[in-house]
Amino acid sequence: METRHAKTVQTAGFKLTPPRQAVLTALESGDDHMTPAEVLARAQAIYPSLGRATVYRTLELLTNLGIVRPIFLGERGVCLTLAEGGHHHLICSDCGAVVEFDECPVSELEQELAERLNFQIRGHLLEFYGLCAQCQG
Amino acid sequence: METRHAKTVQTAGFKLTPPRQAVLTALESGDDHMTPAEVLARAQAIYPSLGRATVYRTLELLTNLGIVRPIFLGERGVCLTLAEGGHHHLICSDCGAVVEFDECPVSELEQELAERLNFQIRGHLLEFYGLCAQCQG
DNA sequence: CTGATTGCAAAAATTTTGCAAGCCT
DNA sequence: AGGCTTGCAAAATTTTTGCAATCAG
Repeated sequence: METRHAKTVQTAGFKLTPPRQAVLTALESGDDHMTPAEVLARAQAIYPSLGRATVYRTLELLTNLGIVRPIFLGERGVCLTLAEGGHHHLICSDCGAVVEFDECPVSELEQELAERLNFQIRGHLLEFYGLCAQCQG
Repeated sequence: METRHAKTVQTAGFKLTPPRQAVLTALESGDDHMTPAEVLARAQAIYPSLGRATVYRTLELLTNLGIVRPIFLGERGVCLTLAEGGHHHLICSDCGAVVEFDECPVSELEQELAERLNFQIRGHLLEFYGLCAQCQG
């Protein structure tokens, strides 16, 4: 029943199948940073016969459609996140802690780059790396 | 001969061995976005007997020391980049093209976050996702 | 000297592929 | 009906681990 992104899949000419819906729902209901394995687990809770390979294939499809985006999140390795909008992390190089924040000074730059380079921008990721309070000194 | 980062390794109490120097040199001389396999190849050119496992172990060490940083770069998968400073990419969701840009409006935010959350920030990554000129439509 | 570090080879984990069967439109 | 999709199992990759030998400090 996920209208937003499901629509995008269909509009692009792909079939909206139960396995794909399950993956979409899993992504939309999760915490926004799921490893492929977590997506599989979550999606299997919705559609039990779902296979690993289908998850990878669907994630690739969704990535190409710009719905989802793989990022590398400290300690957890490759994770998937919804591509739309912004994602802001502060990551500790030492312990791998991830803190999210809201401020984001990039909208002007986004617009400028979009025009200058003729890119249609859909989302962004801003990450700072360093040492958290505990890991300093 | 690599003074900067080599020093950091030693200061942190780790031995500065030829394999580690080779990996560091490989990273410093590359194009700033190398997969582990590329790092291995480049470092082996410097120190032929270097083993795969040592590269992974060294990359982990350098990551924990905040010298290097793994990121996920469209199409190429996990890549390593020097953590210091900023990295700015515009990535096409469809074809995976990566364009770099220089403008960066985050220094103020960086300072503010550093103070507010007591983080010692060393570098950042700013990526925009979207469709490049060729892939639109 | 001596413990940290390495390379090798094997083990794990992750991701991709081939294909017949099944499902969506 | 027809072709895109799927799940399974196997292959290919990628990353991690165990250990004896070696090396940096």
